[in-house]
Amino acid sequence: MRVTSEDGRKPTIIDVAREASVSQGTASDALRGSDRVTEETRKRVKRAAENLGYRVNRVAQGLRTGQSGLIALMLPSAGGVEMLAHEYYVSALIGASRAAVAGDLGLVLLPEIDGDSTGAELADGVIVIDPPRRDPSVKRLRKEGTPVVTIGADPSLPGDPWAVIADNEENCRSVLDRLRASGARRIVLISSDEPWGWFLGNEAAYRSWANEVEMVTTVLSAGPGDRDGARAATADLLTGEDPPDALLALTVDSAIGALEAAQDEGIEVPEGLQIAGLVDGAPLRDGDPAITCFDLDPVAQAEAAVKLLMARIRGEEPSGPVVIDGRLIERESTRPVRDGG
Amino acid sequence: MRVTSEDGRKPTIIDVAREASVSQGTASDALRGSDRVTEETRKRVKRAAENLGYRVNRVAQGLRTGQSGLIALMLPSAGGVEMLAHEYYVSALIGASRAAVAGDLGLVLLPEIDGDSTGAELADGVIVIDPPRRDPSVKRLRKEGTPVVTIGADPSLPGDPWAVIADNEENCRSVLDRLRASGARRIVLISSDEPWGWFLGNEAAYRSWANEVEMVTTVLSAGPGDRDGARAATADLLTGEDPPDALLALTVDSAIGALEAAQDEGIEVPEGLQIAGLVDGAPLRDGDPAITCFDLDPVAQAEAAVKLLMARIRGEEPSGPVVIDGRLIERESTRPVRDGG
DNA sequence: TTGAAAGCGTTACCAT
DNA sequence: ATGGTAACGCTTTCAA
Repeated sequence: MRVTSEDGRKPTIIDVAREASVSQGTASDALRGSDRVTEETRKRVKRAAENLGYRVNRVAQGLRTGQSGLIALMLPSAGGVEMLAHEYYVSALIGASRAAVAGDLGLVLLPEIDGDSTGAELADGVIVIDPPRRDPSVKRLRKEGTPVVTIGADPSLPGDPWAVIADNEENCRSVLDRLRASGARRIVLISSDEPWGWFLGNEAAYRSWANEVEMVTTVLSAGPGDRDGARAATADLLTGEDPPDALLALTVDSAIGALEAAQDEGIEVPEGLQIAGLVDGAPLRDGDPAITCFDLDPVAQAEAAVKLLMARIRGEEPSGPVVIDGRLIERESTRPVRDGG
Repeated sequence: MRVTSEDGRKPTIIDVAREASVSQGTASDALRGSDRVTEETRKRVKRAAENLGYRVNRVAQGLRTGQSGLIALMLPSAGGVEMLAHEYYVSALIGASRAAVAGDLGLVLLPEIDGDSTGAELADGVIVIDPPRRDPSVKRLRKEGTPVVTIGADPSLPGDPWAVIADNEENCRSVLDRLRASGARRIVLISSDEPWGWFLGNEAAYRSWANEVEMVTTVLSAGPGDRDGARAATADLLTGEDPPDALLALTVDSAIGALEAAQDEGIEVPEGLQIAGLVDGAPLRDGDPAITCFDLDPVAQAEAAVKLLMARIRGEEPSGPVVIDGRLIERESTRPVRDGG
């Protein structure tokens, strides 16, 4: 066993041990603050490490402990990482990053869902945002025993306790109730033709709610980022017969497109038409009028997901899915609620 | 040496070797497509690996080869990862992610600039965006021999060839020239009080350009994300004496704030006031009028940075800084240039 | 062409 | 309280 410390190489724990005149194992214990070593030797070892500029090799540490100290965040794969164009995912990324730092974990970004991504294979666990209905890569992660936590329920694993979810039905209803409370009697939903669970679930919630309150339903479709499509579709609707007095938009772009259409037609918002969204985003905040919406709090969702994943990695028992309550953000695109409801 | 394959454990290369009746080393060679092994044994080994569901342990691989297959992206630390609120950084992240995938590398996000981030220590190299003037962590990375590539020059390492840069002076001048070509005779710069190199460099370029063309200079300041501050400052300017006929805004928010101020004062854009920005962003594209700006092409910058970092990790010689040309995006907030210039 | 064995740097166990 | 040493899973050299 070579125990020389050629210069040029990075110092290893062996160098530190020799410098401090202790054994390799003791150096390891001392550096990690084990109570196996005397306070005095601990100090000596730390000083030696400092002198040598020693930093633990986390790869070697990982091999030995079986943990890399990395978690991965997998974004939905509608063409790769470009989903970051949506503020929701950026916020989730921010939340995950913050929580990872707090937990002394590194965060690797898992872009599109491919075969062998270096990130996934190195990570101790993976957070999957908006798991697709039948995605082979998530399935494989699970089969290989990688700890997985999802944000949003995994359609192929109903009732999975390792998930952070929102009560989408409840949230959707709360916004519908809010619109109705300020006078809406004909609410149209602007959804998408993408078969994502998010859209389908909200459409279902809308229909069941409308059924209960005996309201006619109409669902418009526009691509998730297709502002102009939403604008055109809304324009048709507003100029057609039986125009709505309120719009509920499932995406930021459809909300803005709807607002633009109303303004094109000279309809006052909220006086002539109320508009609300089901996710928040900068264009909604900055709009004129600013648009009322439900905020899913993606930062909190991601933070909760990291904590859940850490628990799962530690081998803890699941405590059921974590539900993050969002909140309704009142802005100018909806009329105030009269006291009598 | 234990060579049993208890079920429950993940299969190792030893299990594969035994399954294929070859030695450990041969299995390794076969799996990685070395030409040391017969085509026939290669197939057999691959099949064995397939059967067992074997995946290489990249931590062990990393320990042996000294490479983790990870690169880190360090975002500037104005309060952590929140810089992702700016589209520029999100775009850079997208570009880096794309290039990392293409190079079969994992991308870890290095949030704020702290002591021992798991991400940095595991990575084979680090990309630093907008290196701060005197940041201890970047300095330490360098001292420890971590390959570093910066996007934007590192003020503490002038002339570093391992950098992806934009010709900020030239870009700033091109926009100023453009404004002047369409009639601007008094251009005011909206900068920031943050002491970042980006702001300082552009202020200097503005002053030297104005000196050359004998134009009076005025520099306004507003915080990087302070739209209302920019709006108020611009309003003062527009209602004061000697109001400008053009505005050059260094941030997205200051450009929008300026536009709002103009509209508040009833000044037509671009007829009564031209406005241009020096970075692109959604609010500029979606504005009414949409705002002309210089696009730094952060996606291309990040892609170039990843390639440069890969070269540096491979031990190649530097080939001088990589300059990414952005481009001027003509939109509605500037008047057309008359043919005679 | 293949097998055997020596590390890579660390942690954890068994002695002392 | 500390030292010695065997793994961890892989790649790579040295023999055969």
